[in-house]
Amino acid sequence: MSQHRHPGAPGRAGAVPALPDLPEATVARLPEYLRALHNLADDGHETVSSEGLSAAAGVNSAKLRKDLSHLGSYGTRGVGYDVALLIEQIEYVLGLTQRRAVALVGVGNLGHALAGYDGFAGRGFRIAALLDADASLVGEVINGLVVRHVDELPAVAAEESISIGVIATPAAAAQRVADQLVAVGVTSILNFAPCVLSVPEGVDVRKVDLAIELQILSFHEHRKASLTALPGGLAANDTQEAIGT
Amino acid sequence: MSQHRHPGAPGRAGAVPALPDLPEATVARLPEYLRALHNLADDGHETVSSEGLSAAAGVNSAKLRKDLSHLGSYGTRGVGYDVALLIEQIEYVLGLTQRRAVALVGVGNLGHALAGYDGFAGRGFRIAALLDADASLVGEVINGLVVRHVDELPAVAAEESISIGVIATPAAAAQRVADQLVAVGVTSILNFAPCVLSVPEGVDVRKVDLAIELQILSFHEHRKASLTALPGGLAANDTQEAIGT
DNA sequence: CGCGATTTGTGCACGTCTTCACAAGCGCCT
DNA sequence: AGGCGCTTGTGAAGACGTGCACAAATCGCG
Repeated sequence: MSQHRHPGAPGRAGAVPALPDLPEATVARLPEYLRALHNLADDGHETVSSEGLSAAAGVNSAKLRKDLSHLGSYGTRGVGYDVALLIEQIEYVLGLTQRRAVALVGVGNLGHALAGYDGFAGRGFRIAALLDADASLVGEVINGLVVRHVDELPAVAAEESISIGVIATPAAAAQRVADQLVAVGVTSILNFAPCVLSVPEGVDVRKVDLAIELQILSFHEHRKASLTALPGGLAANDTQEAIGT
Repeated sequence: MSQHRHPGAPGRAGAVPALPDLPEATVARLPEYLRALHNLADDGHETVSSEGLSAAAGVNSAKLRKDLSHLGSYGTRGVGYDVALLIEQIEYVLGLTQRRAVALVGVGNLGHALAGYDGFAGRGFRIAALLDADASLVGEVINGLVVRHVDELPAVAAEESISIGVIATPAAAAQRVADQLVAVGVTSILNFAPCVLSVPEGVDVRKVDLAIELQILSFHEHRKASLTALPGGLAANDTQEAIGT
C-alpha cells in the first residue's frame, strides 16, 4: 500500500535509498528476471504482464509478483510492468549501476575459460585482473589481460577497487587465496574450487561445483530408474527443475 | 563393476532397493558430505562424528544428522559414523555405483574447459562424447576425445547409454540442443547457457549461470555498502553463505 | 556389572518460501 | 459516466527447511 515508496532511485545520487532487505530466495531470482527483461526489451516489448515475464523466466507468476512487490515495484494494474523501468529498478537493487571489478585467481583450465567468457561485460562486470601462483603462467596474455602473480594482489587492489574475487584454483590452494583476497578487503567471493572456505564474518561466499551439480542429477536419474522398475507409481514431477535458492 | 550390492536396504527380500524419497535440500547437500568423507578417508580416519563431518562440510551438525537419518543411516551412538560405510551409502543413494556417461555439447570457451576438467573422473562421471554444431571444431581432439557433430547425437546415444547431457552452447542454440538430447532419451540436463529450457515432464534440468552468481554477490556488496553509510547497525550475518538449495 | 562420557536420532517449535485466491486499481469502450 | 475485463499486489494457509534440546543407545573403564 505504500505509495511513493521511492525505493530505487530514479533520481539517484544523494542519500542512501534505504535498500529494502529482500528474502534471499527473491534475490536469487532477480537476475533471472533481469535477463528475461533484457530479452523482452530487445524484442521491442515496452510492457509485460507478470504472466508473460514469469513464463520467460521459468517461474510461477504469483511468485514473480510477490518478488517484485518486495522491492516496491512499479506495475500498473490492468496493464503490466514497464520493461525499461523494471530493468532500471532491478539493476539498481542488484548494485549493477556501477560496473563492478572482478579479480580472477587461477588461470588453469576453468579460469582460462572464465577469463574469456563474454557474458561478464554485458551483465555489469569487468575482469580487472588475472592472477595465478604458477610462475610459468605469469605474463601470459589472455583476452587482452596480462596474468600477474597472486602475490601482487595488494598492488592490484591498490590500483582499483576490487568488488568481487573469483577463485578458480585447485582445492588445495583455495583457502590460501581466499585469505589473501580477504586481506586486501574483498568481501564477496565466488568459489569454483571443491572445498569449504572459512572466512570472517561479513564476507559472502558463493560456491559453484560442477561435480555436485552432476551428482544431484545422478540422484534423480537413479530415482527415476528405480521407479520405472516399479508397477503403478508414475510419480513424475516438475517440468522444470529450479536451481534452487 | 561392483559386486556387493547390499547397500540400500540390506536385509529386505524385495527386489527394489526402496530408494527413500529424500528432501531436495538434503540431496543437494549429500555430495558435499561425500567430498568431505573422501577427504577424511584419505587422511586415514575410520570414523567421524557428526560434529566433525559437519564442520568439514560447512553445515550445522543437527542438519547433517537429520540428513543422514533420512537415508536410514548407519551411525553408532557414542562413536560416530563409519567413514567407509557412509561413503558407500551415499554413493549408492546418489547412483554413483555405476560410472555415468556424460555427453558434452558445445566445445567453445567454457565447453573446452569442462572437457579438460579432471574433477569428473574421480567423482563418478566419464565424458563419453564431445559434440558441437560448428563444423570447424568437429574433428578437433580434446583430452583424447574427438569432437563430433551434434547431429551425430543419435549415433552416439546408440553406441552407449548417455546418462546426463551438458549444454555449454550459446543461449540461442541451447533449446535446440536440449530438444535433441531429449529426443535421444536423455532425462537429465545440466545447462550452462543463460536461458530457460523447456523440456517434457520427467526431464530434470539444472542450471548454472556464472553471471547470476556474480549478480547475487553484487547485491550483497551493494547492501553492505549501503549499511556502512548508515548508523550503528552492524547487521553482519552468516559466516559462510551456502550456495543454497 | 554398573556408571559416566559421548554421540546419534528425533520431537518440536520456529522461520522461510510457495501458492492460492481475491480485492483493489487501471484503462478502454459504450 | 459507468461498466467491464484485465492485471497487480497481498492476506492467509500450507509446505518445507532449520536448529534446539533431549532421550536413547553405545563404549570404555574401574
